[in-house]
Amino acid sequence: MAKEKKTTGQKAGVSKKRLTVHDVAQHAGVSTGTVSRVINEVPGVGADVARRVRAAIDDLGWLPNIAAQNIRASTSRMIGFIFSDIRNPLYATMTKGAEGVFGPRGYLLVSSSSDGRMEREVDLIDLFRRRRADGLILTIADEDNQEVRSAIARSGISFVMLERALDGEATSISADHYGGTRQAVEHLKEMGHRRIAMITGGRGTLVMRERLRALEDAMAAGKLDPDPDLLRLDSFDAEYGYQQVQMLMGKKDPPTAILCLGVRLLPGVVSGLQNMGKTFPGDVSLICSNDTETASILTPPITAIRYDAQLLGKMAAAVLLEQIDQKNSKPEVKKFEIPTELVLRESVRRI
Amino acid sequence: MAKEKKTTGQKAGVSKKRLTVHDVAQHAGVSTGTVSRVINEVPGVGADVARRVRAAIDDLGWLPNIAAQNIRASTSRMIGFIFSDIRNPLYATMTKGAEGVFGPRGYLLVSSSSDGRMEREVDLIDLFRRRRADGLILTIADEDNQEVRSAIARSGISFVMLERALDGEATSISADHYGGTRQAVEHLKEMGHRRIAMITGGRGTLVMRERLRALEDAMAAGKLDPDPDLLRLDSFDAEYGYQQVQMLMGKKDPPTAILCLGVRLLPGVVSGLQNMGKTFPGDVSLICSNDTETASILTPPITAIRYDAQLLGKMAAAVLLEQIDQKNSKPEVKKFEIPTELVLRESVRRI
DNA sequence: TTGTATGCGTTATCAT
DNA sequence: ATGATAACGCATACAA
Repeated sequence: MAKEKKTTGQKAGVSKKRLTVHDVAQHAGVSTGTVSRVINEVPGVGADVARRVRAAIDDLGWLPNIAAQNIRASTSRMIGFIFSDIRNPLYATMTKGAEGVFGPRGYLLVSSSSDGRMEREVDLIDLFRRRRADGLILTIADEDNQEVRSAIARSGISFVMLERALDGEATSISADHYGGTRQAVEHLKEMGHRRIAMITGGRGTLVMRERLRALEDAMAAGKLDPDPDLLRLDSFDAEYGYQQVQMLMGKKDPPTAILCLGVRLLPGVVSGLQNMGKTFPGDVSLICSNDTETASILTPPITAIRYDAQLLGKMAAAVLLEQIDQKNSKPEVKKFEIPTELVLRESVRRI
Repeated sequence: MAKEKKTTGQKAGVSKKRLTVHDVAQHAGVSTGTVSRVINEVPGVGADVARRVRAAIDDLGWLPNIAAQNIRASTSRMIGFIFSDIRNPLYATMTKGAEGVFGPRGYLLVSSSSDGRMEREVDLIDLFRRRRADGLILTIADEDNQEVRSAIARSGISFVMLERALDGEATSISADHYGGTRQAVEHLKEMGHRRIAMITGGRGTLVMRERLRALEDAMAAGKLDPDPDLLRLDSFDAEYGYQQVQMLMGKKDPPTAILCLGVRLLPGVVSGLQNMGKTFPGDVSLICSNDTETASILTPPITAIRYDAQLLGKMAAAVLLEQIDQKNSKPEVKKFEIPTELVLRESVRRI
């Protein structure tokens, strides 16, 4: 059967046909191997031949098909970054930081939101496995979830945990939440506070564990007995902050200070306070984390635990890349921590 | 010549070797073609054979290599989304919306920040071309930049413009900024304002053109003569808002109302005002866009032009997908607009 | 119904 | 220094 090319009847010149090395080779009058050598700067190509090839490339406007390169190199030069929600400025900022180190090194960063749902995390990890991602940055919802952990394990992909930890099993990068929280509580104690509430989320994560440990240690150090009812640890949502702050302030023995730990929590807490006609620091002192523009322009501006989320992203990327480079040798488990800082503003008063 | 397989001498059982269809086929005792048919659900495969294959797949934990699939199908199932900065909640929200429609359809969304630099936009477009992206969502800095436009053209990739337009040359999706701005200005006029300033950025974009046109039309309709010195149109940065609002309020004839159009602008404008001891709406009325949680919890809360950024992302994705599906037929140019809404709060006073 | 062989766009090995 | 050719992992036209 005569094979007829189904031509689209286009004029000569620019055609819609995808171009390949072959087209370039033909145009330059060389072999495909030579074209490949030129673009990969393999030494030992004649100067004028190289010139001809480059001219042909410019002429046709060809760019090598990365998918084809990858299938040969059995790499994808792609990194997956999984977190709960890109709308959280913390993750957006980390993404930005990571992008800055991956891009120049030829890696494509793919960020994706799991909405904190572990089944979705598993799907995403599997997706990245099918796409043969070279590495993963993981900020998962629950470090102990077995489905997620086995998805990670079976993926066989190099990974680092960001703001999360897998015990001694994986390299992790995080802010010093223990130090940050501890410093905040010490500050509150110095200002005379005894009843300190904490609103936050992230059960099953390093971040919550460290924050809680810091609070407990600080209370113990001051010989204050902690009131478990002042701990509201179930969500990072604004709505949760809105509800819980009102429940806390509605108690017969309300807290005199609240740690509001989570970016999206703050608007909720503030409007909850507004809604019940409570003011800060008049009725209650407030410290939030992370520091945001919102925290700084509220009236009054809010004392905040600050850390550099962009640096976190950069470090995660750099560490992961290093790990990928040494994929053959043992996956040395390390732990990185960046410092936090207490930004004093006007939302804490001495009592 | 005897071909010797270079075996790595590993123990049986789990090896680090990447697995392929061949491994699965061998394990199931069938051919590679059959395995392929099973996973692609090609009809006409014996029920028990299919079962055997599936068992083998589960057994080995194999997932088809998407890169290899793509190189055959000459598709990547990847979409690029280019905008200025993922830290802008507007883009984060659009990304979230788009992700929601691409994911279920098997497309991978890759968002990337250009920092508003056109050379970077060109690089990103070329990058997506090398990666053989199937589609592009573009929110570029300047619609008229020739380098960017020719990068788009030579890419040959299907694309839509989001919050941007290319005259009649490309499909665009955007909010009704004319309507939104017009409504805001009419509201200010009703409240007795005559001197209305506008702080915003985005020269060379649909968004600024529409906002400016709305302001001019509204002023003309009210027989008010516009003061060009009340127009501060050079940046979306918080810092710019901080400076310009102080310059405006420092004039001998300051505006009585300011349109602050740009999410990051608002914190700058508010702290600029705070810095010079001016209050709103006492000293000046304020309307911002887009609506954010920040706008709603400031004291007093700020009247805002609101539109659904997530919907914008969803629509861009849906429209682009449709366009990709019909890539053969003509790239019909359409224009989509979603409504805006004026959220009345307490930052505008009658004068 | 299933197997075999070829091609997708590269790169690398082996000739020349 | 350059060309021919075999992989890479998969899907499909064709053969059986």
